[in-house]
Amino acid sequence: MVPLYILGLLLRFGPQHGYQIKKLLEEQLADFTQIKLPTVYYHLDKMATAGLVLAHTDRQGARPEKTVYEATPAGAKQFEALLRKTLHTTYRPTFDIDASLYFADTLPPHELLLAFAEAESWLCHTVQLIEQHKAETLACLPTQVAVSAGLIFDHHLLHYQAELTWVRQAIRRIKEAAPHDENESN
Amino acid sequence: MVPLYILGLLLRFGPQHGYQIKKLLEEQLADFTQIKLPTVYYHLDKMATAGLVLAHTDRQGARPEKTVYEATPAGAKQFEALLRKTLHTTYRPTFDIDASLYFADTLPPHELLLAFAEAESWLCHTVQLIEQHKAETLACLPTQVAVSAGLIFDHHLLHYQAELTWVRQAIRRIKEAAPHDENESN
DNA sequence: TGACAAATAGTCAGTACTGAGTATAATGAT
DNA sequence: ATCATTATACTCAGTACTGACTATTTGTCA
Repeated sequence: MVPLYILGLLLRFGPQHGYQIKKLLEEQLADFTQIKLPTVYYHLDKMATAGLVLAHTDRQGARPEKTVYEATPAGAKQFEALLRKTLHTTYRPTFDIDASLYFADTLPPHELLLAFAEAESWLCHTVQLIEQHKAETLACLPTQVAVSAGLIFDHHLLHYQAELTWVRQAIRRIKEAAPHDENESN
Repeated sequence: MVPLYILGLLLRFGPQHGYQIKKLLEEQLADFTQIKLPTVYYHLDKMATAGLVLAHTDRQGARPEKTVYEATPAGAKQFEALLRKTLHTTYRPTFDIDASLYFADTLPPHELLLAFAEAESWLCHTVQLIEQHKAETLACLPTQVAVSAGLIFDHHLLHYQAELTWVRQAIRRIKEAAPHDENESN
C-alpha cells in the first residue's frame, strides 16, 4: 500500500523529497490514508536499496543537503505489479469496537448507550465533512480523473453511513434488551 | 485490541495455554479477528512481565512442559480499562483498493471491471456465509449474550453489504465513463 | 533586526505483528 | 505394529510502523 502510493506519486509528479511526498499524500489523500512521515522515509530507503527509486542528494545554495527520490524503470514496473495486486485485495474489515461488544455483558448498559450516542454524533458530523470535501474536490478535477476520485469518496461515504445505521440499530436494541436504565444517573 | 481479547478470555474461561486462547479466538471470533498464534504469545509474554497475567509451568505425566496463563487482579483492572478505551475508539477505515483506484487512469477499464466483477461475486458469497454463521451461532446462545453477538454479526453484515453496493455502483460508473470496451479481448 | 512561530527535512529507538520453523503427542489408517 | 497425519505448544528472526526527537530555514510581526 505505502510503496504503491509513493511510487505512483513519484511517477505522476516527478522526483520529490520525502517531505514533499508526505505533503502530496496530505493534499490529495488525507481522507483516505493516515501515512506518517517516518513511514514514507522507511519505504523510500527500502526501495532505494532495492533499486526501485534513485536517491540523489541535492545541495543548492543553502547549506543543508536534501535527498531527492526518483522512480527508476524497475520502480515503474513494480508500481504496475503493486497496482494490479492491490486491485485484487479482498475486503476484510475488523472493528475494534466489536471486541468491547463481545465483553459487553461486563458493562452496565447505560455506559454502552453513552458511547454509542457519542459515536452517532461523530459519524453524522464526519459524513457531512466528507460530503463537503467531495464536492470541493470534484469541482476542480477533469472528468476522467473525477470518476475514480468520486468512487473513492463514495466508498468512504457508504461505509460511514453503514456504520451510522449500525450504531442507531445498536442503540435501539440495547434499549430494548435493558429497559429503563435511565435512573442510573449520578 | 489483542490484550483486551486475551484478558477477557482468561477472565471468562479461566487459566489457559497460549494455544488454547488461540483456539477460543478461532471458535468464538473467527469472523471478526485474524489474530495469529505468535501474536498471542507476544502479548502473553508482555503482560506476564507487566504483572497482568501469571505464567506457571505445569508438567503433568507427559514430559514436555506447558505454560498456563492466568489473569491477575491487576490484569482484571487493565481489562476494564481497555474495555472502556476500546468502546470509545472511532471508526476510521482505510481501503487498500482505493490506492489502486487513485491510479486507475493508468489501467485499461476492462481490467478494473474484471477485478470488480470478482469482488462482487466474492462479496455475495461472503454475505451469505456470515448470515449462515449468524443463524447457527445465535441459535445456541442465551438471550442476554445473543444481543451483543447479534450486533457484532450485523456490524459485519452491514459493512459487507455497503461494500457490495459500492462495487456495483463502481461497475456501473466505469462502464458509463468508458463505453464499449468489450472488444479488448485477447 | 531580532526574535518567535511555523514549515521543512529528516533520524532513531521502540512496539507490534507474523511467516517460517522446531518439537512432541495423539490419532487414524494399513 | 508402524507409519503418516493432524493437533498441540512454542520460538525466532525479520518486517512494518511510528512517537518523539533533532536541526535548519523561512516568514512575520514588532
